[in-house]
Amino acid sequence: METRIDRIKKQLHAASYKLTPQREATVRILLNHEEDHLSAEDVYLLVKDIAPEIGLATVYRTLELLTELKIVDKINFGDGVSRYDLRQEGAAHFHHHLVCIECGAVDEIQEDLLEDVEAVVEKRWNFQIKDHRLTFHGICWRCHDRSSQDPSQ
Amino acid sequence: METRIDRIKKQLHAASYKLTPQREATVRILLNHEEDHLSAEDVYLLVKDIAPEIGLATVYRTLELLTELKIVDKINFGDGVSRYDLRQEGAAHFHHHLVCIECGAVDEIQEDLLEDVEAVVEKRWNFQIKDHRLTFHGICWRCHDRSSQDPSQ
DNA sequence: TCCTTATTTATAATCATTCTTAATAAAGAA
DNA sequence: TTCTTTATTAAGAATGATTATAAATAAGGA
Repeated sequence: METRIDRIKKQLHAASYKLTPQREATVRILLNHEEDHLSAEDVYLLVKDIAPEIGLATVYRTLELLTELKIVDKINFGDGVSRYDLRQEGAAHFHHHLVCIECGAVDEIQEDLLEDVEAVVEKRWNFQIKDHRLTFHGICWRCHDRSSQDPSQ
Repeated sequence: METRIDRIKKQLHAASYKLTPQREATVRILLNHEEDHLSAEDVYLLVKDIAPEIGLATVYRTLELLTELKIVDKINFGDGVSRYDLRQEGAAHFHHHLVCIECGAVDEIQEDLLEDVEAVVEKRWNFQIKDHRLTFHGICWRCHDRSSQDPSQ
């Protein structure tokens, strides 16, 4: 049976790149940490466990390559660090994020939600949308529950 | 008559900050370059024309202060540089952006457009939204016109 | 096998941003 | 006014993320 790794290998080959052991190790880490929004440094430290000889620059290069091929999404939450998410297979767009300004947690919204808005934008601004990035900042349900239980807040 | 600068001065005083000459010069540059999405370096170079003795660190500090007070919005389009926009007076949210992947132009959408989406998110994810950031990436009307007129594309 | 090209490692370099320290300016008290 | 305190600034050093460089290695094709 064809695995996700196999399909990524094909995508790389189609663009005449190889799935080297370092690249495969990096992809495996991303597969094991979906929804975790890892930074390059995070990925590097995790990859070192399964491929200790890898260099940080290689991780950066691999993440950049995967971003170009739209296998991963490079996101930025405003702290000077880029974060990397595997894009859902077949998804044409970035997914959305909920960033909690209390605890810093980042949750994901996989549903599109923007179809209607995009139709308006394409028509009214005559802009042909290829992708989008949408992040909400606010209070997550966990913090909300905590503060409603704790009268000191 | 009360000017925008006067109102910003009041906002600063209300938070016990002063509108120093350096800060005022920085604000004036932002007022003269609305919709331009200037980087800190851009602002610095422009401010130097009207206040040559200013330092880059002061510009950074001022932009950070104005961001905290929600007088300017700090935005990031994924090119390792933060950009700064004066927020429209009275606006509670970031405005949206259209980034052209052909020519790099950035246009603004001042309308909210997200009210319906936010209602869904607040309810379904039990997330109390305080702000949002929405950017569309695609082909702007200028590039679209260009390529339809130019058969070589 | 040789030859060519892609990739990696290790380290140096770069670039945006923040920090540090001493100097300066402003504001309030006496 | 003068003294005192605090806020702010300039200049440059430091930091931290990311990218470039150069030499070494690996892979693939002829």
